[in-house]
Amino acid sequence: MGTPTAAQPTMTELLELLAAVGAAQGQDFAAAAARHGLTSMQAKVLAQLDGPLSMHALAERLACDASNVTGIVDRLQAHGFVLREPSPTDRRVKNVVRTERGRETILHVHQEMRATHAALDSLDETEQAALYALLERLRPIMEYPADDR
Amino acid sequence: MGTPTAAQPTMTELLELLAAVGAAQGQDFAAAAARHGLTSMQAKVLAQLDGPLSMHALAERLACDASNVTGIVDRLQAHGFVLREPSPTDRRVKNVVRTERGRETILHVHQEMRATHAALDSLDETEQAALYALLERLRPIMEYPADDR
DNA sequence: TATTGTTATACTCTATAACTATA
DNA sequence: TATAGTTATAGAGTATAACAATA
Repeated sequence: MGTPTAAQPTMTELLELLAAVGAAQGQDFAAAAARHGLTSMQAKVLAQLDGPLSMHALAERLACDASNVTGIVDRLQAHGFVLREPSPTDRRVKNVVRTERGRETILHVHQEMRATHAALDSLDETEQAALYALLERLRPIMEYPADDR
Repeated sequence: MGTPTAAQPTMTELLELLAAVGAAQGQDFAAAAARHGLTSMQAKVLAQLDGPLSMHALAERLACDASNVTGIVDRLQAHGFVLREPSPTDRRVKNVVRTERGRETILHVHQEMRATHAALDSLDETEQAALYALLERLRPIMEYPADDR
């Protein structure tokens, strides 16, 4: 056999490892956000705001109730990270947009995820491409866990 | 070239995909926990309790302050999922242990992570082994994001 | 002196329900 | 009638600081 064969992992082992890596990545993100005075949730909002999003669209992206978004955006706005703009086409809608400060801050947060960058940098290009291809297969299947809710 | 070559992903694309899969897995876990009346954090505690753990050891595993663990364990204990036992060797220490109900419940939660199971099941054995090997490489590097804290 | 667990405090995130203004 | 956003409420997680019991 050409390639050294690793022991076949059990489903449980795979689940645990995926959870461990996911948790570590989440902590890395939260720590980077905290250095900029942001909670994890506030930083996630900034990360979603590549373009303007209504409060409801934001709630959908964050997978939480719309009533929560009011408070989270309130706090971001109070510190100058985002603005609320009235929609020109629907007077009920408010579009949330990043300020320049918000844009720069979330960029720094992502850049400062040192543990995650170090881990991914430890893979060579072939391994990175393989990991990407595998995760890309999982994403569409995992993206809709919500039978109930 | 023998194998079809995927486009080389950028570091940003890899980061975003890893975050998306991690978030989806976390939501799948939280939804399964909620079906059993547990919050995500409470279920994480049950998952850690393969054996007895002191309150401080539990805090370390959960990457949160020890003062939080008091309340989380209080609520688990009030619903019969865990017990506090005095340590025989150090009278300051309380060891937290799962009850039979706690053991069965966290087992069900893990079994009911349908989206995650479906995603991993969609990979054949070779792909599962490859994913496991790659994640195993990342874990030790990501596990210690806490320069600061 | 240091450590373990708890309490008090203040803040954030969370869902639910009810409200308003628009559509 | 339905939708967008907000408010009020109650519960849960979070860190900080202070404390009693024990090491």
